[in-house]
Amino acid sequence: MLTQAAEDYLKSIYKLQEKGGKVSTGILAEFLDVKPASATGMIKKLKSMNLVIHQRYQGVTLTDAGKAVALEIIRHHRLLELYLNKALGVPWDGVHEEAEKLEHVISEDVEARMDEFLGYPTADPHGSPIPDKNGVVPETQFVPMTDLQNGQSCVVAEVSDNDSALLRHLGSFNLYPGTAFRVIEVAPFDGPFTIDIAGQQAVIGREVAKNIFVNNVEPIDTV
Amino acid sequence: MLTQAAEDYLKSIYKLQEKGGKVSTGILAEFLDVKPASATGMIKKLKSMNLVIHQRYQGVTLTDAGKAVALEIIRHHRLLELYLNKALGVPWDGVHEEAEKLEHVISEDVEARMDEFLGYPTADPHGSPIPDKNGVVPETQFVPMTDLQNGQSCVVAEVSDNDSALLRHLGSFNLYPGTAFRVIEVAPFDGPFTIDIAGQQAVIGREVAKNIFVNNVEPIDTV
DNA sequence: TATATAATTTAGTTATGCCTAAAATAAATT
DNA sequence: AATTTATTTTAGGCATAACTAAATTATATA
Repeated sequence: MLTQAAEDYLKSIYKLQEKGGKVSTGILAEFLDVKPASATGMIKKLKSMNLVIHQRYQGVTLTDAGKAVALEIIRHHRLLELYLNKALGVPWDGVHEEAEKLEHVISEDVEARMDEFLGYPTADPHGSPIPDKNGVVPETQFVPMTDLQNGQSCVVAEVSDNDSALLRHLGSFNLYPGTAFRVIEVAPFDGPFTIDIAGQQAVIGREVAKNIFVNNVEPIDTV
Repeated sequence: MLTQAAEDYLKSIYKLQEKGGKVSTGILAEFLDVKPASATGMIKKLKSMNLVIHQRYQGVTLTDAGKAVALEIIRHHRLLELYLNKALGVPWDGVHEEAEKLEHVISEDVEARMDEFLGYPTADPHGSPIPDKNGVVPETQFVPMTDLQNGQSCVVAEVSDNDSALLRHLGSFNLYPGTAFRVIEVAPFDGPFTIDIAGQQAVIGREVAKNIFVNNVEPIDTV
């Protein structure tokens, strides 16, 4: 049986290697808010369990076994987020924190029952894909909102789930996954986005926009 | 914040002091399957947090604060058992084990939402009373099945929840809380009970009967 | 290529938490 | 009063997981 800390390391390595292959000790340590030496220590432990591949000074990657564990935890987390929201009405800015504790504790049986209750969903309340029980992650091709230009319309696909204040802010504009909006203006010099959401205007700063990913992007004017 | 072990000690002290006032170190250690010295150590820690009252060689009792913690954990446990059973269909012989892990982890918010979903229930799937959010335990006056005599009819009120094999056995006779039955015969010399459950006969041994508590007991013949 | 800088690892330390065996002490029993 | 039983203290073990400081290795720069 793995400790909670070990599971968190595996989950983090998975997320980091998604965007950049091998994960350096420093990046991993920063992500987990520990010192690099601490990360080295856990990497050694995970390596001894054949959950990661590691060569000194060359970064870590997950083995198939390590990846399976990581995806299992991520699946727990995202199913829990959706379940808490749909079945118990926990608001979307609160599910992350709750799931963070529960993900390490629920049984495979409860996981399967939540999955069935939810109708075998493929995305959590923030739009993140839910791996299936075999660890297969639904394909997604989302575009960063910061890539949008004047006049383009699109649909919110995914938002970062780790900052509940940000989520409340987005909720106040109805910017949930599935919500359509159109870019009215992108202010120059990396300025904010003015957008139209079902007739309501909203101004979204760069830093906020970086946490929003969209799909179904359609140009309105040819730029 | 309390550790899981500390919470388990408080829960155990509560349960033991229900039937016998002060709890001796030895009884507590045996209940938790640790050595007496370990129990002494944890008692000292709990005492330093003003959660228990303890005089050397005289046993422990909970303070009001300690009792509040114990009841909170017990409330979590029993609400979870009922929730897992009703909302997710987890069979009654599996809910205890699952709740044992979750009880230490769920938030007050989730507790309240489960409570509301379940309609503010007063008993878990095994018939154990669920303390309300203020720590008030519903009154129960259950009779041990071993007190029954020939011809008496009654209704199952509560069964021990810590042995899932036993629960499956009881389930095979439909002996759930709420199920009525009548004693056909009590074999002499502390022998087994033959009972009638909705027309079906079943033989229940002494050791099993010790784990069953009933109410609505009505004599059929005057013995 | 030499040197400076950055990243990583090693080694040793600290802290927590919970456990145990053995010895000492207190209480109960004969 | 002596003995048995129960409890507590003492001293120490083990696991986890973090940290600092120093040494090592890799990479960038002059």
